[in-house]
Amino acid sequence: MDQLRDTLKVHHLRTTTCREDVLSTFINRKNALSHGDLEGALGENYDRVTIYRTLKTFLEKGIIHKVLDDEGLRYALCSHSCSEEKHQHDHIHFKCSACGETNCLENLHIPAVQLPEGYFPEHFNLLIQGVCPKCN
Amino acid sequence: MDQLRDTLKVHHLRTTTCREDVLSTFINRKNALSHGDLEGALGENYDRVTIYRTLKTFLEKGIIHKVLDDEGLRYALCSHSCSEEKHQHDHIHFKCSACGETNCLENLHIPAVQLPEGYFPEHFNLLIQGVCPKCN
DNA sequence: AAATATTCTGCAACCCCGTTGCAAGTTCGG
DNA sequence: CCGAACTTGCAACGGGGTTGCAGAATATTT
Repeated sequence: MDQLRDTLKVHHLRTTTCREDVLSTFINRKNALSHGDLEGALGENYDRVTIYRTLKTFLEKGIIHKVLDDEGLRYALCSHSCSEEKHQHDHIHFKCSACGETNCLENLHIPAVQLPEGYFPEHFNLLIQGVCPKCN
Repeated sequence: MDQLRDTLKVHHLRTTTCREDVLSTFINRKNALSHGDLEGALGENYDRVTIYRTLKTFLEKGIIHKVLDDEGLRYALCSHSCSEEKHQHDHIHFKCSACGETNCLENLHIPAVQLPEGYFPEHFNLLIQGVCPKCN
């Protein structure tokens, strides 16, 4: 409980029940969540718009990061908390075609790539799709 | 012209002006296109729905492939034509934060990754965001 | 060249995603 | 406990994407 408040405080956000609930949902379920997932979990308590704005705020403050997907955006907690100025993510995301879950593989980072002359990379996003350990 | 028809024929699709136009738009612009891009280019000639269905058909037949993006899906031509049964892509996509274009870097393929026990990878999708040679 | 079966297109309608403006409610510092 | 600053809910909107159906176009057969 207090941990939630602390996390919010560190990022200069007011503590509201919606923010606490969204944050604890991310912590309890370990995988990446879409807005729809959160609306399913909390939709009776909060307006859709509020959940959208909470996600947007968390993104800006570096509490969560985007996870790309071929059928819609998802979000996951930033492990080492990022700051408003700098998001740093170089880990791999894995989406299971059987159970549909997307997870961060925090320990695996994206291998370096030698780009041609003139390209200046800033962000990397690697999504691997396949079957996860739970589903085979 | 005839090349367009041939491509369609190879994939067992009837030649229609919409399909020819969508295909040639992909060939002329070299970069990845969203549905919106195509609607902008061809929207006066064809209905939105027809363009959606054309994209879906091309996807299924292996003429184009999905390109991940942090703000919506895009599509790009499959270089070595894929088949209905098997899409094979291991190249890198680069999105420029200045001009907004997304391009396939056909020559660069995604480095191998050693996944933990139990993961069975099937598809890989690496998006690098940054500044492209044209924009710096 | 005409008739047929098959496939494609346009239209209307619909649902979901995500955003914005505004008024009312809540948080936090003094 | 007061006021300033921020957050929420509501209503409304635009865009993305899909489906069903009737009419049009394409390919095939004779």
